[in-house]
Amino acid sequence: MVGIRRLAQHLDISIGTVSRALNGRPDVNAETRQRVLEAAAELGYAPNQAGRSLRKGATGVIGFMMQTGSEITGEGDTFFMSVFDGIQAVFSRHGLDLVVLLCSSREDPDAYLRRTVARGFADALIISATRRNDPRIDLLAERGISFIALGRSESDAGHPWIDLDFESFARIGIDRFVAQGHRDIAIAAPADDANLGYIFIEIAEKTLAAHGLSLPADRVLRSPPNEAGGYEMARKIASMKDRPTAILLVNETTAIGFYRGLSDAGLSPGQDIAVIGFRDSPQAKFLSPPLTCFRLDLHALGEALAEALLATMPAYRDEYPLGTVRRIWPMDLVEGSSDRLR
Amino acid sequence: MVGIRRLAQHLDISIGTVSRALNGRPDVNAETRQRVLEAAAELGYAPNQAGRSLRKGATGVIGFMMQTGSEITGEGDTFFMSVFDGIQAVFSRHGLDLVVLLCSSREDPDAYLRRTVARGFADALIISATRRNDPRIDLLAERGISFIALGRSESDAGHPWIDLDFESFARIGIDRFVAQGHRDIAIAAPADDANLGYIFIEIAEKTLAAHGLSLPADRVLRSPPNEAGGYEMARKIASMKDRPTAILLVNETTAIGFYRGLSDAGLSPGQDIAVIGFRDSPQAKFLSPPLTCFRLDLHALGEALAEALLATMPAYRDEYPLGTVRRIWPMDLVEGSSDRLR
DNA sequence: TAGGAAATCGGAAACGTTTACGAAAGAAGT
DNA sequence: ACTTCTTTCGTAAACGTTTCCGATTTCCTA
Repeated sequence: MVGIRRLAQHLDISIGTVSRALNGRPDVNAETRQRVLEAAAELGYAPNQAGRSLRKGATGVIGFMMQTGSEITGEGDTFFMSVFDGIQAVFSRHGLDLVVLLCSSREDPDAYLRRTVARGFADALIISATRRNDPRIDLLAERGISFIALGRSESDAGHPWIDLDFESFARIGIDRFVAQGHRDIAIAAPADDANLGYIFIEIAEKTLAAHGLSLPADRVLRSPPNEAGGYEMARKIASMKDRPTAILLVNETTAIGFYRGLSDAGLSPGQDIAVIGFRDSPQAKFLSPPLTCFRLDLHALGEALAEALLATMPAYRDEYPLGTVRRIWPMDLVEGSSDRLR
Repeated sequence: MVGIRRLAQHLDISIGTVSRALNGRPDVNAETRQRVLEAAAELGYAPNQAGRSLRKGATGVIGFMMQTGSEITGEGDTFFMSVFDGIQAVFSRHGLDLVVLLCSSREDPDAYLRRTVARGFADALIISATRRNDPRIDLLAERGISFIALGRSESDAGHPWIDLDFESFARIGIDRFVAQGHRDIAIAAPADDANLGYIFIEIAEKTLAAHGLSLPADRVLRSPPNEAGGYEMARKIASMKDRPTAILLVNETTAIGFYRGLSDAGLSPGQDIAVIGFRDSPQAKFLSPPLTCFRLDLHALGEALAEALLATMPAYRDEYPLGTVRRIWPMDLVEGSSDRLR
């Protein structure tokens, strides 16, 4: 491995000058800089990460924490990849790299984060799948690490977050159902400990109440946020004596299983029960009848996350002079035919 | 941030002794070690990653390289997460961490790898989505970086790799078709530059030839490895004058779109055309009629990858005294009804 | 021509850790 | 009592980089 020392002695100048030349410092002769750059390319020099970050106290790496097994599995494949792509579009302009920090399903997420933070592996973090009370938020705030959460939480450290617009989801969905005469509306939320499930139930309850409707306990279904969960829910609904006439599904991949579960029970979405789903995921696009659901710009969401995170990092504060971002990310209705009974 | 220096002066011993105590070196008094461990826990000390890896020349991090937008999108959500989980099960026993290195869809993968390797970010790498000729393999071999490839390649650096058993896939699939009297069999492979597509076509051709059948160019369909690609293929087949009577789909998510495309064209899988798909992904489980496809143990695949990688790392050579692994990963048939015409 | 400002560079310290080496002290053997 | 071995620990160098500081040279101005 060729280091800055070898590069310097190859050029017969000091390592200090080489470093300044490579880092674009002003106090170096233009011709010298040119020579350094050429020699660096020729010898295949690249600065050693450990040495650099030891000296600078920063790594140039931003971590996105996920748990293996849970998240991508639940929320659907393209969701996070689209977000990642948006994040990178912003970070790459600043020479920052995004890596995914994988917490094993066998390790406690809080312990994993503590370990990772203490090692100084990343300069800043993005956490997702926020829980109702999320110790990760307190930990990060306490240690003074820059971070942003994808998802709201009861834990409040004055930190930035962006969450999806479940209010609009519930309001638009329920309004449509009510407008078509539905009075017995069910909702389905994930059964994990993510905050998403809890707040969606609360929002749906409020929205129904505004229409003079209630949300009995047996109209709140919870399942793992995947296809199998949707299937089970459909079977459960099909076996009810008095079925709800409409249902709002907050997980994106559950819709696939839900359709199949209904079909296996001899029922059809859009015929025996009105259905509105969450996201127009690639899989959902191929459901029949077309699922009424919501579209959201995940690439832009990633960009917004990245920019809001940069705004909290001291090194970039002059470029992103915003305050602490707390933002609800909008989504648009995609009309299918699953929500109007024939 | 509390470093080893503060910890040492708090205990009034030298930093050398602290380091040895923490790293389990034998030449430190048992009582002293106990005191160090307690003080470290109390003060919340964790070794600085940069300092440690600068000195040791190793980071304790293994990178899995992916490209945003392409891979998880194409191959289906749970595929990689299951593999990751298996990898971690092995790595965590050795104190190694797995991170996903995300190469932006706007950056050249080879350039990204060169950059990442030169920085010394990870001790070893796992690459996937290998291309027919993959400069990454030559680069890694040349630099002497330990790595393993998920997927075979024409580029051969005597490196370890594990690939899926497309031979069995083609043989079993085509045997079943032929046994049912099919003579006009089509195959579908991904249209990206991954090696997978090329080798699958070759294998299918050979297998068909063994039955005295040929594989005309118009029976080789290529599409993006996602739902939309499957949909397009189905529409294309439906519009053919002389349709193939059976098709083998090598991408897992294409089956979803393929079913829908057939249906939109008034055709049915397992009725108008026999279909065998690739993997029993969670989404595929909810197709109707049930897709005949293959099951593979992805968790075990991840474990095998991790162990084969460790065997190439000098630091672990005594624990994993294997040779260079070149392995075909088996898969089992899952009988559905999509492959037998009614 | 003297003086100061500007440009350019070398020297050296510092980041936090690990580890080779040697020193001190006590135990054990002769 | 002298040597030798063992245990335990402190000292210091080293990993590769960045950056502060000062030295040297060049350039401009009065």
